[in-house]
Amino acid sequence: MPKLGMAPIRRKQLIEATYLVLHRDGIDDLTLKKIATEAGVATSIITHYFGTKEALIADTMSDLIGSLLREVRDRRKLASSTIDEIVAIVDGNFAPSQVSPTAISAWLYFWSRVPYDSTFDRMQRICDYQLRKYLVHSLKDIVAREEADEIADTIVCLSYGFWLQFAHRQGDFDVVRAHRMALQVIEARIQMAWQNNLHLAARTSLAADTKQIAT
Amino acid sequence: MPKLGMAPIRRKQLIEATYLVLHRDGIDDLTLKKIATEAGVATSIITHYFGTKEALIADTMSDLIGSLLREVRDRRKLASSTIDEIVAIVDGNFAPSQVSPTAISAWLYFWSRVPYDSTFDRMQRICDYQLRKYLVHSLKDIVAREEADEIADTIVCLSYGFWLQFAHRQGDFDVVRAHRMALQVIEARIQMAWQNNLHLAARTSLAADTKQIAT
Amino acid sequence: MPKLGMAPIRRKQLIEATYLVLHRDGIDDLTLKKIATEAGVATSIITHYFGTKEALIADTMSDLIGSLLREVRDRRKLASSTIDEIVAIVDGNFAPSQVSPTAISAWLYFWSRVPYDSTFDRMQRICDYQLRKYLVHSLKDIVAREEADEIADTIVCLSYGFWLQFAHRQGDFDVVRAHRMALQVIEARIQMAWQNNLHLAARTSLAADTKQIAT
Amino acid sequence: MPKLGMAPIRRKQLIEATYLVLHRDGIDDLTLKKIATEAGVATSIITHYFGTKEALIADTMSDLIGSLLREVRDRRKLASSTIDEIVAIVDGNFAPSQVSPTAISAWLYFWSRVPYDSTFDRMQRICDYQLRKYLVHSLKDIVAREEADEIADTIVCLSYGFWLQFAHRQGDFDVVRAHRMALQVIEARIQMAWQNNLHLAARTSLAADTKQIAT
DNA sequence: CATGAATGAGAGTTCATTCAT
DNA sequence: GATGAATGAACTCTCATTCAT
Repeated sequence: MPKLGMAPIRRKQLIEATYLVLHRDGIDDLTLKKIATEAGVATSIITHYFGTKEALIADTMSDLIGSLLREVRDRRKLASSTIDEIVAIVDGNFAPSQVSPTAISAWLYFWSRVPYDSTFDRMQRICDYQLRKYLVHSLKDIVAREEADEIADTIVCLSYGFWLQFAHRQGDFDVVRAHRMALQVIEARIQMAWQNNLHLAARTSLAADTKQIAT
Repeated sequence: MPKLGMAPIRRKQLIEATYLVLHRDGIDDLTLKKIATEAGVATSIITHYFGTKEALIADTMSDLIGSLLREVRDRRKLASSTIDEIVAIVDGNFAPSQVSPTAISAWLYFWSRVPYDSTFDRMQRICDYQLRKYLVHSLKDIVAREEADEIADTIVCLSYGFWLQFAHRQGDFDVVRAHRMALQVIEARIQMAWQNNLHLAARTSLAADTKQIAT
Repeated sequence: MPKLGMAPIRRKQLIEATYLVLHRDGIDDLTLKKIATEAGVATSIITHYFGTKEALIADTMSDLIGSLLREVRDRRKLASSTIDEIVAIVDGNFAPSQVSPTAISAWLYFWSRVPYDSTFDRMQRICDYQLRKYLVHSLKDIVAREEADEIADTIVCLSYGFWLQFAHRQGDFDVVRAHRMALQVIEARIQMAWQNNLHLAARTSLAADTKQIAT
Repeated sequence: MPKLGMAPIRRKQLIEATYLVLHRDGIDDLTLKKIATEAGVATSIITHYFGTKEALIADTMSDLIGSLLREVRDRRKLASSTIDEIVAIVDGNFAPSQVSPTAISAWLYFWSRVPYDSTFDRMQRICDYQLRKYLVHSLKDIVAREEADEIADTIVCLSYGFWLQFAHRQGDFDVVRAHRMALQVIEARIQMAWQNNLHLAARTSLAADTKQIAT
């Protein structure tokens, strides 16, 4: 069956198998044999298309992060107001593709290796940077710059915390509730910023928008 | 020359070595040989005192979680008000023993295995349950029961998120700032709860206390 | 678009690539993939034209030995005296095609496998036999038959020794000096043979010729 | 059966097994499994005592070269004249421990890897240097310095050539004859040196000694 | 004629564990 | 109590070869 142009097909297939085995068997039972069996091919196919196990995993993680950033970017494009933009980012973080059990297991694996793998570290920095950039871009229209930074950090970390919790509680975890809780924190923090900073003008003009957050 | 009562000494010594190797060499280079070398003993000593590698790691994680709960419990005992109690819990989460690089690496390892190891899962449930119990116990004096649950969950998840971030950014991570940001979220969420729920009585009597949070 | 008569072109091309990879990467990194890459073709081309890796290597070695015997034969034809013939053989052994780094690496590989590969063993016997036959043919006009045999063996072995040395010292090896040293040994041995055997007739008539050797 | 102090025993045992497998199965069938089986132990024992396959082979080769130099050194100590010293070196090169089929196979392996393995290259340099040093030390009492160098090189290379021939022809190779032929070359070359250089004083006084060479 | 796809056998190496001392 | 000896299972990766296109 050697048809031409199998490379992209096999690569995708093997990345999917990696997600699956990672989720099913756990973090330190991720062997090439299992992945190959899952994909229905010989172990050496992996070497053939990826060179090393590391490369396959790196590509899988790259796929994961690319998917998150795409979810966020796509939603952001559709936003029609500053608040909508912020909500879009949070929505992206809670998109089905990111809170599926399989994706969450991959995130768990990814995070656990960031400090010991420079490739992962770089990916994580890029992801963090992108999310924060988007958030600060929107937040700085509503609150003071320093507040914007802190709120952005808070949102990013809160998302990570929810994901971690989801990874641990899986079926018992209520994604919708978590989503709502995240938005409430944002709303609360923005309001606090206003009270502290007396950004009266912004407060007046954006008061209506803010109400949208919890919906 | 058999020494009496070596067991507790050796066990502690090996657990400490486990923390160290885990932090230094990363999650999948945690070999018994390295741990033994680090502790200055023969590999078979580990089997002798712990039986299996799994048991040693489980004991290390148990030590980690015990240490967190102790930090929280100790601080809580000194609290003189409801708000103080909440702050005490957050303070416990950010105690030096929990945000040391070594401890953070252990947490990372622990989290990554929770879904695949029933012992770890049980430990994680206990830890989560304890923290939430403490938080809800205090929060329910200030806000409605459902709000208390949600705020407790928010605080726990936010802590996890900060830890994760700390694990990834290590030296670049500002623990003091994170600590402050966590308290601000709590303050903001409590105030929002008040506004939404018109718990006027509580609002009036506890208004002063709330001010303490950010200090 | 099938081209006619590609076989000899491809075969030569692949044999040259084999020499190159053998020299560059060493004896146990001689893989078909490397050879194919070096030749700029797909790996399966090798199987197509040679059947097996062994066959390719055997053909390469055959090429090597054929080249040595050709060098010797060509020079021998031009010789105008008995001594010239002997010198011609030694000259052939030190011909540029035989003492190039690439060729020397191939010889090294070849020798190391002679005892374990019957094809190589046969080739080596033929090569040895040919060189000795040529030498004895000339020597027996100057010295007694037993002496001729021994001197022929000495010359052959000394050449091998010099090649081996060249293979090991490469750039530091002085080919011209080695060449001269080989001729001196021959001259010395022939003189000794005369002294021992009192071949007075030969001694007288060939004395002048002998002087040529060292030039 | 884990007794203390097994290390030197096992190491020797594994080196011997390496010699054997190398000789029996040839140069590129030298697998750890075979060596371990030959030695009657598990494969992992090799890793346990040597770390890597490379280290085991390097130690084997070190043993080989050490043995040659010891043979030469021991014989040299017993020499009572300059000529005896030279003969002692040649005798060492043809000692049973060096011209046994097993040792010859090891030499063949060793030589074939010298250009691609810096450890082997270093060993080869040391061995060469030592042999030449001994030879020149003795030769310079009989002939001019430049002649001494050239004759030493000739002897070393001739020995290598004979060994190579022995490796290829094994049972058909007459070691005693080769030994004699080597000594004849030395005698012939020394006499030639005298004739060329008119070292009359030395010639007279050492003439008797020289006669010993061929015995 | 030429190729990429695919494989399976086997390589070296790692490692948790058992056991006699 | 403590150790070094020893093992076997499992890992990743390499590579010559076959085959459909």
